[in-house]
Amino acid sequence: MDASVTDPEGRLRIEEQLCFALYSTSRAITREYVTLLEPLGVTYPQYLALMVLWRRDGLMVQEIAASLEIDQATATPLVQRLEKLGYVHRQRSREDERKVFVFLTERGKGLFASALGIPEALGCAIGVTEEKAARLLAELNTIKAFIAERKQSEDG
Amino acid sequence: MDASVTDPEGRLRIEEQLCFALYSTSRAITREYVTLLEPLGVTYPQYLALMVLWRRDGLMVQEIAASLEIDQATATPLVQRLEKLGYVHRQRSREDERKVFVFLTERGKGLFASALGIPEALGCAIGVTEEKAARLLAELNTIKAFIAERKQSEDG
DNA sequence: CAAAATTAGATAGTGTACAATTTAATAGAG
DNA sequence: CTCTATTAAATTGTACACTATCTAATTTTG
Repeated sequence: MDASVTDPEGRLRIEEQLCFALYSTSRAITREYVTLLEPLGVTYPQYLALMVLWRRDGLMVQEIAASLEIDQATATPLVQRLEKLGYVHRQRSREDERKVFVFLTERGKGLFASALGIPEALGCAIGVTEEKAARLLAELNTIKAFIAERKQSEDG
Repeated sequence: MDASVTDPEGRLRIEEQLCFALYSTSRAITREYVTLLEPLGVTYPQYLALMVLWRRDGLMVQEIAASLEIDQATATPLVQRLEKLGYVHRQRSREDERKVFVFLTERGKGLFASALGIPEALGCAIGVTEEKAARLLAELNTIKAFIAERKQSEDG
């Protein structure tokens, strides 16, 4: 019953793995967003969807999913919750009734003003300067691009 | 019904935000793990829990949660699933019956050998050299430490 | 020692995530 | 024009993740 050790040399240390750092940091930041997004009454993924719609309204659910890099099966209920909150409304296309366009309501557009301060507030909350953020952003995008390219060459 | 634009200057661009890069990269990597973890039959968070137990067996649920930086209410069902898979068993402490110790089964210990190759395989899958990984790891840990410190000073 | 506070784990409810399946509509091939 | 393949969305099922709440056990305090 005593604590035996399968990995005495510590060949698999959770705290030394980049993936775990990414995974746990991402969640830590999402927790920081909770406070900042309270005034808007939305979650972090919902905030991301709004950000995309503020830039271009009337997107299909599929386009929102692609922008957020989430599955369409995740985007559908996410958009439905935004609709229930009164921030968007969904409108099925008349030309192609499979398509559902998502439009911001006036309330949804009105949230933009309150959201403008969030990036800076979050920068403070996580202690990252703009310069450092830009560098990290570039490195992460390199990783994502590598994964995407690799997937492409596997499929093709 | 036409696409009006609330954010014409692009003051909130999802693709320029570090947080989104972290969030989406983390998920992209978790997707890469699916293939690598298939032989073990576990998910990424379950693999993290195993990694912690291989280093030190007989941990409390709370200690596993702390190591994974997840909530205890998330750790309970995660450990229960590992138990259902036959990789761990739970044993309530006799001295303090609130505590539940989690022990690896022989099968759970046996997975270690198959797991040893995973970090390198994942390094290849995401195209990150060890040197770059170490640098990124340090930067992410700095962010986490900043958030934790800030939380401490708020509470205290 | 008894009441209050704390701690450990479990449970309920909401919201992602994603694979797999279903349904509906469109486009293409014969 | 019909059959087939493809596409878009919804649905189903499993697994996190976290807040809030609950129960039980222990520790602290008066």
